[in-house]
Amino acid sequence: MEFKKYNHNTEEKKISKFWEKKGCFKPKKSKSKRTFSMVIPPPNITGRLHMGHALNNSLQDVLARFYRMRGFETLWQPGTDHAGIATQAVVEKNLKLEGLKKDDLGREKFIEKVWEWKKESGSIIVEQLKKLGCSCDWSRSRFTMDEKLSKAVIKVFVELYNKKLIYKDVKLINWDTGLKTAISDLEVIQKEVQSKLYYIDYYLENSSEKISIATTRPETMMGDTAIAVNPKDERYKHLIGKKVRIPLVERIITIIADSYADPEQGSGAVKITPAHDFNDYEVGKRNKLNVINIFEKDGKINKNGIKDCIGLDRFEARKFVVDQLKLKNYLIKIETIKNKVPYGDRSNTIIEPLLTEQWFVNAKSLAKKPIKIVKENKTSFFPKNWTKTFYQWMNDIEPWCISRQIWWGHRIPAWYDENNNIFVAENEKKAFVLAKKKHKDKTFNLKQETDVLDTWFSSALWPFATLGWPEKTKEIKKFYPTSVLVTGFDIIFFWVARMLMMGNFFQKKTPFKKVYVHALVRDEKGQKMSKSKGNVIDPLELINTYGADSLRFTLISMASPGRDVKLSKDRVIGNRNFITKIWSANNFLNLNSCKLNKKINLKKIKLPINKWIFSEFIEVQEKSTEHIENFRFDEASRVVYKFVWQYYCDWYLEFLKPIFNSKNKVSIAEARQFAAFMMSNILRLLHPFIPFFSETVWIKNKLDIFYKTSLIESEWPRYKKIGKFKKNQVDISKVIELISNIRSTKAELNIPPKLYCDIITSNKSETVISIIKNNLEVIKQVGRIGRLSNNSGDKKNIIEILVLKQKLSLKFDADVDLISQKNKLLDKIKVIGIKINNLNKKLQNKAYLKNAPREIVQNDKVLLRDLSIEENKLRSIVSSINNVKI
RNA sequence: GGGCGUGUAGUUCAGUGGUAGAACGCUACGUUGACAUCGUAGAGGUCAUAAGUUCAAUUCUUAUCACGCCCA
Repeated sequence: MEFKKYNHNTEEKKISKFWEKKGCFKPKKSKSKRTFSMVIPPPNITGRLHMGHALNNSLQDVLARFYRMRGFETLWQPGTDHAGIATQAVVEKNLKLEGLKKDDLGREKFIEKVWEWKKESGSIIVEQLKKLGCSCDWSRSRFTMDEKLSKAVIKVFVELYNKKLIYKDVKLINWDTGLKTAISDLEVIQKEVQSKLYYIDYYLENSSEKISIATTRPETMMGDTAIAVNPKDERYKHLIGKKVRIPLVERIITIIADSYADPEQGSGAVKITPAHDFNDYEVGKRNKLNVINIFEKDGKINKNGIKDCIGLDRFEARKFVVDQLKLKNYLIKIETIKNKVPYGDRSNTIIEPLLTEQWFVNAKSLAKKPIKIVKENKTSFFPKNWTKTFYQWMNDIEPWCISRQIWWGHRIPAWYDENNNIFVAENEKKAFVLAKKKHKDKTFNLKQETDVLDTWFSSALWPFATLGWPEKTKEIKKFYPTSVLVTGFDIIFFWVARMLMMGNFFQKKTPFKKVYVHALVRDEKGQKMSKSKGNVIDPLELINTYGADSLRFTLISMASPGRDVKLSKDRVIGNRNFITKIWSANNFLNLNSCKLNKKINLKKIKLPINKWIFSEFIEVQEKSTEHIENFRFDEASRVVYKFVWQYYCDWYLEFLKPIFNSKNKVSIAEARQFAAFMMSNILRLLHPFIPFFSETVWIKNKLDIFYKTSLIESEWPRYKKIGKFKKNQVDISKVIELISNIRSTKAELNIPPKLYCDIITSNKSETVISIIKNNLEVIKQVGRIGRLSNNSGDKKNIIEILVLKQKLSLKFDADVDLISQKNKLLDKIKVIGIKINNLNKKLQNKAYLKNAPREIVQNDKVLLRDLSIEENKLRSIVSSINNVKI
């Protein structure tokens, strides 16, 4: 009979609709009152599903479905992030196509445009997550720019400001000259590039004596305010305190002593430009140097530069300066070196350290509580070595620059009067009240701050803002702190650390009990996927070709802690094959009328194979439960995979065939029920990994009717071991060993596997005989055995084998290749001989006998005895072959 | 320079102080009434190197080498 193939495309769509329509993703009250909650790492609205998302969300979905099935009231809170800089860039680019700039529209109109764009394209990623099968409560989806979340942001800002944890300051920050905004130091990427190191002579004032310095950025000499040498550097000791003239610039500066100057580097003397280098800035502070900024905000030289450079771009200015230095003999040599240059993560332009006034959060102060929380294990990292990385960053944390000079984002709730007095309040009215208090009867005008907040500022509130804070909602009460946060390590600092700061400060409780940190998805060669390398594998393409379940299972089974996921298409194909295998096994059940239509009474189960498969299942159920609880998704999927393929399909279904072919109606009935029952349990265990497929088969088998529930809402298996079944479990495993042995023997004798053979028993092999007799039909059919007799008749074509430590004779109707058999046996004897030798040595070692645990020694003794017996029997088989005339 | 990690079968990876595992790939055979997106049987490893701890090390410690990531 031909069966329809499993069509993932149509089924996945159907099941998706079914779940959402039924409201399966919404938290369902549980009797046990246990809850499980997670917040999704909100993807950018500009984002499109990539492998990182696919991995991250597949893992979360495993947890959500697992705990839901175990009866926890489960909330997986979804939403998206407004991604200030990225989104603004996209909309600006679109405007450019219409020949417009954002300034042509003005702030309000532009923001309207962004909202329009968001409405059209901002939920693409959400649709993609649904395609992956994510069981988030989509009805609760939040967006960082939502009115409610914005309220939370404003409240947090005002409160932190009033507690002096937010302040304004003039500092050197990372400035993106392309985007014309401050960016976070975390968004600056240090790239190694080929650069030129220029050696330049600075002459002492009124002297022909000179000092050489080396720099990669000669143009910044316009902002030099000192030259530093190391106080211990004998070469320059006499020059400390002397004045030098900056070439071209002609300003007089002093040679200072500062340990920052490294005698080993370059000439040992360095120029100090406090306004344009983070290290120089510190030197400047220590030595009370002037700070001269030479750049405009677009990276062009300002009026502090030399006349001919004013208005030139920083790189044009460099060229000009170098040319002039050459011309006037100040430039003595140029070296090519490798050094690190800061680039903007988004804009890919070189970042300029620039002195500007910005808003800062006192991160140092907010970091104290999270450090304590992690030390006390109230929030714990898995794998736990991330804890160290976390401490390192938290202990060295710098003030967090939160203002951005863009339009799209949460506008800072600060108002200025004409004298630049600052009034921070939740809205203009309240700011006005504050200002009124200060100004009394005098008239004044207020203008709101034009800067917006760093996107991560609002993301930091995600675990409680999405649950309704600052309102006192029942969700906060029930689901905060969340159970676990699942995230990639690349945003531990961006996001995890900041959520811990804000959560602990505003809720007085840590936002999540556990943080599961997963790795990066790389290509099959271990390279990071990137568009420029062209090695990006599109998850959506894989979903369309092989199904979401295949992709999910692959990612999940490869998510070993502390290791990157190297993804290749072959893996996905392999797991698609696994799904097909189950499909075809289920077809076998249908073909044989295996339907579950009455409750299974485990105590009344008779068939040994049923007792066996059930006992094996219990072990898998326990292991996979434990593994998921411990975030060992790889192990969990592995044990289920193995059980389904190698136990259920390879053996159990084969064992069913003789029963179905028999006339024993009672056995057939039990086998049909039980096979279907085990399949239903397999589907449960598989559901968190391959939800679409498992639910499809669940419905196909009418289990939704039988159990009166969909699979997603059904119960996670938690059967108890049945002691009486143990004997059958052991027996069947022996049957398997026997059949495997017969098959191997056939292969070794070069006999076609489909040929039947007889088993000739002798009194010496009691155990084997009793197992054979108890499972005769199964062994006959699956092992291809003709007759069982104790009469060998003629001695032709009889071969002895060693199985279950006993000798057994097989009689064939075909010529057997005894030579090949003998060689195989001799190989085996050789291997056993080595083992015996090693064991003997070990057991003669007195220190071993004295120190090793008794069980281990006992084990070895038993092993040695068994191996010796085995060796003897194998030798006797060999000698009996030798006696046969060939 | 500091920190973290990795090195086990051809490949990708599990794992363990006491007989080395899986998947994929490979080889041979096979279309037997679920499945060729498959079955059966098999080959394949000095567990990076060296020293130490131990009765016993692939596993623990240290060093070295190689590779990767993060921070400066």
